[in-house]
Amino acid sequence: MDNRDNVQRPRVTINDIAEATGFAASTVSRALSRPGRVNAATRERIVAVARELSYVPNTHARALTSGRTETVAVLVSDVTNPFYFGLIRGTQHQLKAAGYTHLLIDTENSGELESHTLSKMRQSIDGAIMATSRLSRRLLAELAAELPLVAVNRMVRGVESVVLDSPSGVAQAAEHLISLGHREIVYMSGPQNSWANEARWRSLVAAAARHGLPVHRLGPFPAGRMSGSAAADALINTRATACIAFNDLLAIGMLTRLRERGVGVPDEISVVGCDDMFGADFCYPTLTTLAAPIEQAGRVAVSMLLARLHDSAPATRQSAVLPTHLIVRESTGPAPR
Amino acid sequence: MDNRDNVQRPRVTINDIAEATGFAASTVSRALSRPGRVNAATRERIVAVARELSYVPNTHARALTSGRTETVAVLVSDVTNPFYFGLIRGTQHQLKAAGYTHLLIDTENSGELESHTLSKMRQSIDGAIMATSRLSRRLLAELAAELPLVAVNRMVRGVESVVLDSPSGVAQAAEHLISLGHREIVYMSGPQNSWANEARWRSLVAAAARHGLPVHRLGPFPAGRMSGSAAADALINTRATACIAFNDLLAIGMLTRLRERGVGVPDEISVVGCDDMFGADFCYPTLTTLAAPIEQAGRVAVSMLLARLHDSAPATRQSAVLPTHLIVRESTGPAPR
DNA sequence: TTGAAAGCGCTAACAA
DNA sequence: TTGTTAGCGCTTTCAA
Repeated sequence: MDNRDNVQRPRVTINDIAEATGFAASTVSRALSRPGRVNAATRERIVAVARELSYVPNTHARALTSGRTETVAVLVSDVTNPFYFGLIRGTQHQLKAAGYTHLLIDTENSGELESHTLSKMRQSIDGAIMATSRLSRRLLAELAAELPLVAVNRMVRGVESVVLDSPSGVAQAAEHLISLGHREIVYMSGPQNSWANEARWRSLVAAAARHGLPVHRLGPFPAGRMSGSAAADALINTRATACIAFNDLLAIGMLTRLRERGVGVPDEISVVGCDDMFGADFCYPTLTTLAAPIEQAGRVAVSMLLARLHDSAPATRQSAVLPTHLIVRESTGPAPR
Repeated sequence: MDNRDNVQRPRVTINDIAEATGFAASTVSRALSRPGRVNAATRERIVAVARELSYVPNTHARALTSGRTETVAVLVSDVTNPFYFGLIRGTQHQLKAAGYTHLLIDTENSGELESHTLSKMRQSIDGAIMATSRLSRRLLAELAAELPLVAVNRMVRGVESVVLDSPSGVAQAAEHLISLGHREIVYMSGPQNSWANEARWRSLVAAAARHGLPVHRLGPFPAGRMSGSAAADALINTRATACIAFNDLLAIGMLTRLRERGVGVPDEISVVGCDDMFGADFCYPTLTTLAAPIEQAGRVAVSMLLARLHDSAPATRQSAVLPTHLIVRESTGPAPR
């Protein structure tokens, strides 16, 4: 007995179509999933009947025999972090266009959950796109050896990846601040295990060095708006007139705190964020930030992954680097004299 | 030949465990998925060996025979709408706690996509939670008859649902504005086919009527920050000193435009939003808004759905109503004289 | 180009 | 309590 009150209509299978058309089930299967290997007329007939009976292929049966699921997992550390908006949209569109199912997974900032989920899901997905992985280099490479994987915002040897050209972006931000007369620039550091954080810091050091300026870093601060208070307080305690924050979330948190403490932005301190996430254009003051084509990154990652899944050629292990650019808004201004 | 270079380790199946323990495959199956119906010692042995071989059950094979997938779909009209953050978190946690997989689906504001996706997914999910459905009453009820379904933020007869008590919340907002001396309050309407929009409008009318005040509505405006400009311009054109916007997205868009046009908030116009979404506390000025326990709504929805899936009793077709409350921030103030 | 038949990994009768 | 057996719906050899 079915314990739900839902109408469980008898599902249409290829056998029903086989019966209705007089062809064998195997022919129906071929006609539906491998149209090239069947007589055109036969295929048309079968497809027509399939539609008529509103046949829906059983993905489980298909996956069981073929191993393919037409599903790609997209792992992000926190679905509700606006930074991922663009990535989610990009992967979503590109996957849908290719007829794939988008399985969005929230790894809750845990590297362990990443690999655990992925191995549990192994048979349910054809591949995965991993954003901002918290995994160690070694573990990530191991994972990539077990299933088709593309990393976003993380570069590891042996793993295909799409990264944003933070170095050039951070350099732009530094030039911008320097051109405004700032001489003491501080980097508000994000989580220590963040690859992007290290990349940003290093390029800031390099950019400042080119101008003969020293830079310091404060933190690390957990990536989140909450950390903004501590970050702002720490910053006020220095002689710096400008800072570049690991990301917009942190920067916005700082703006709130600076306002609370009566420190004028940009009159006393200039703040630059990273990511141009949702909210950067309506916080107060609006945030100068480093924008990256994250939606495009999602699309590129999907393309790379699908190429990998479809091509007979071995993966090329390449990585794509996408350009970033600075968006100047109200939170930066001339250095106070 | 495998065309990927990934190591396809031979997957461990229950047959391997059967062989290793000497039990029949069916016993292994029972021990693993129905522990009560097997000798304790047997179970222990089997579980131990399963772990040793790092066995992972094949979800497709399981779904194929049993029809159960331990997966629940959560449909939202737009994953990147901050309003859903709490809902996503709530459902995520509750589902994970119950050992279910969370399949997050973006329906891109299309009712058609909702039902289409759901019927395609029918065999891949045990049930669904549908937020803010765009479907007609009839279609939603039909869908609910076909699979276990809980609607959030939408009330339809014959469909279990979790809704937020907007009426009481909007009344609070109205009282707040009236107590500040506002006499001309306008409702900035959201999409016409939105159930919540109608509910909010009706309760505002009722609340105002209790004070003998008339209210007008402007719009409808598409729910999005972009619509804020048109909404703000329309509002300025009236004699209203206060407005309640369909949601925070719209309200924040309005704030931006009002600032552009040099209209003081709250000095000249007070603005109230709905939802207390991400950003409402850092926009400028910070937004007075109606907060709803949306995360709790997600948890409750999952509980209702799981009860439905597990219990032998027929669904009770009940609906839960969660309280809302007003959060007063900077965007509301005394009416100008 | 098409059909027959085997079997993917698991669950669920039924029997013992 | 456990084993035997028969599929779930599909894909994929292998033959015709």
